[in-house]
Amino acid sequence: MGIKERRAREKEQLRQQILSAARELFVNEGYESVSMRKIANKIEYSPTTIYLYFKDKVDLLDSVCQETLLHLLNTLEHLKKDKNDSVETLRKSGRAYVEFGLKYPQDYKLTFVVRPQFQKGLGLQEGSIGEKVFNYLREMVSECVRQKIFRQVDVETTGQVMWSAVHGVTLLLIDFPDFPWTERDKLIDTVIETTIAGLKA
Amino acid sequence: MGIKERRAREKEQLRQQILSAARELFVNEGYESVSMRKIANKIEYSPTTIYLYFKDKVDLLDSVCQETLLHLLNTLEHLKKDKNDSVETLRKSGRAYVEFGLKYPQDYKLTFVVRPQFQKGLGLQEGSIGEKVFNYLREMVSECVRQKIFRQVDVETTGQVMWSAVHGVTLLLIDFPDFPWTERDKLIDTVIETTIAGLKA
DNA sequence: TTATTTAACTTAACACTGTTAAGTATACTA
DNA sequence: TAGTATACTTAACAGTGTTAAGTTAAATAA
Repeated sequence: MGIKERRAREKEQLRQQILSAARELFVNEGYESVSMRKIANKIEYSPTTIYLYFKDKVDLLDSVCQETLLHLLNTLEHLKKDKNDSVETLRKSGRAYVEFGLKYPQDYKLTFVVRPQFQKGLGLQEGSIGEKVFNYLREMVSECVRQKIFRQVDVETTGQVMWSAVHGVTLLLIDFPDFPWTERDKLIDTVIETTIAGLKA
Repeated sequence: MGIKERRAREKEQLRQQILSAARELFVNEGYESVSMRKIANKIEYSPTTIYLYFKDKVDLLDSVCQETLLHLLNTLEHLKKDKNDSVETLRKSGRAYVEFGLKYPQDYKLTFVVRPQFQKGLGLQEGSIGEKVFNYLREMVSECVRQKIFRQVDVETTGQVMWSAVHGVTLLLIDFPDFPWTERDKLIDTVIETTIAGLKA
């Protein structure tokens, strides 16, 4: 009964082909500028074939973003953590988050800016990968609170403050590349350092 | 020679009519979902008339955003400032910024998220209103630095850190309304307070 | 082996999009 | 009164997301 499995494997392969064609086009030309026909051309199938694998264009965007979130989550989880210095670990995590956004700016925007516009409200539901990304950040923060390094006791709020800071600086740097920013690394470090110092104080 | 002036006035009136029809539709239905024909229908002119007043759809978006920035700038500049307490003034400014974003979430996103996607790089050039908004923030920060309340000497970086914080929390609250946020006012206050405390430390 | 069902994919079409070139009608100028 | 400039419209182009119907090839059943 290997035939069915081969067929399933082939189906999964085409799904992946569509997905990576879509990602490449979305990233290079922008979600709105990419048509289903363009994606279809790239993979050399008719446009309607895509609808056999994805409900519609938004579903395609959604799947691309899921991959991005997984990639981000993996990047964060593979960080070398310093058990004895929870603040240093948080610092590294914040840096890694921003750097991920700047390394894949269009993927980051697709996930955290474009998608929310089309999937109102959805995106960070319970059990979702997006939620896991935040959970990671919260755990890093939580350890600092547990060790009584941070004054603030409310872990939720503290995590959300940290997220605001890194999300904010990431998006500003991506969206306004011509603004006379301070040197990048300095700005990012200052944002993270300021937030951490503020939480200690 | 009052005829020419009347005609100019009428032209300006129609321009404003187009602009406010566009804003209303953009805000309620999203930039992408609004067609030139929809706008034209609303003002009861043919679609092509719009092109006599605006170069294209992006130009229309641009003009809508200019108005938003002016509105934001006015809001900030009309704040009651406490000459003797520059930190309190900065606090109020940060709060006002976020509250503006949450009061007009779609206008804020149009200006700070959608527009940069279509006007790559442009948006904060010298002399622009966007630049003036940041200049305002910087001045508030600058006063704190001048009075040696903030440790950090670099006014540019300090201003950008503040902007990152307020921009970040504003966008997160708008884009992920279903996320289990801490109570709104508390989160906003904590973001601003943390940033200020971090800059003092 | 042959007939039938199922799966994968395509063709053609619908109602819509931003934008432009050409046309019209009105108001102003000479 | 004739000519010109201004304001606006009509018609069209090439493209959009999406669906219903049609086709072809492979798997199953007789």
